[in-house]
Amino acid sequence: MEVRPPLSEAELLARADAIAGRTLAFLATRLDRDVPPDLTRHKGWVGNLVEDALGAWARTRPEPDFPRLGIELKTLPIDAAGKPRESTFVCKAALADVGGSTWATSTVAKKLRRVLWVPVEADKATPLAERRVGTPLLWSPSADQEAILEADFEELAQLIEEGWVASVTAHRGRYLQLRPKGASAASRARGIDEHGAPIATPPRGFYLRRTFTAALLAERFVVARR
DNA sequence: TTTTGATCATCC
DNA sequence: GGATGATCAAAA
Repeated sequence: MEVRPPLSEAELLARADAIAGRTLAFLATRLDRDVPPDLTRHKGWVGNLVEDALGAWARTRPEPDFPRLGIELKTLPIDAAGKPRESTFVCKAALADVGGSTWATSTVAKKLRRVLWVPVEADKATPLAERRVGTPLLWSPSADQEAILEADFEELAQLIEEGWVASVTAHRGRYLQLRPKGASAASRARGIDEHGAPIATPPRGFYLRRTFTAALLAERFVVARR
């Protein structure tokens, strides 16, 4: 079965609500696909399953999953306490030709402008097939959140632009961090050194720390009480 | 236990 | 090779 793209935000949210509480086996059966024994060799399986269950557009393009709606879909693996188990990949970082990059025009800002977070149980003790989808959260950064994301981005982008990418570690950044994002440690991307000369360096990506995504989920309940 | 750095599948 | 989707696993 193939799910057609949702025509509106309301339709997308209705679908996300409809799969809340369902198991991954249920979604897989409906989409006529098998549940792998574990995620070791299928790390993107859950994300792809939820995308297809909600009718996300064709993948492999640097656009939001629902370009017409301007919404990015992210599954969030959560533990028994409902807290994220992992950080969240946002996008690749440009390491060359980065002159004049700004937060406002950055891919990071575009990706995070509007995100549909779909929590998915990820307790190791629960078989993949039995894990359930959680209550979705359509989110946009608050002014305070965006100010910090922007500061993180500007700091990291400036380091890249000035040629210090090779010495930037994942310790930098309050909400956003820069980490390797490649096929292996041997992967290389083009970057620039402190003299502006081309260098080959591991490709990097921007990630959201899990403390940040945990705060987003926690905030939902505060809002819901009002 | 948590976080950083490394890795896996698929598609074009 | 580089984009998408992420989680694994060694280190701290």
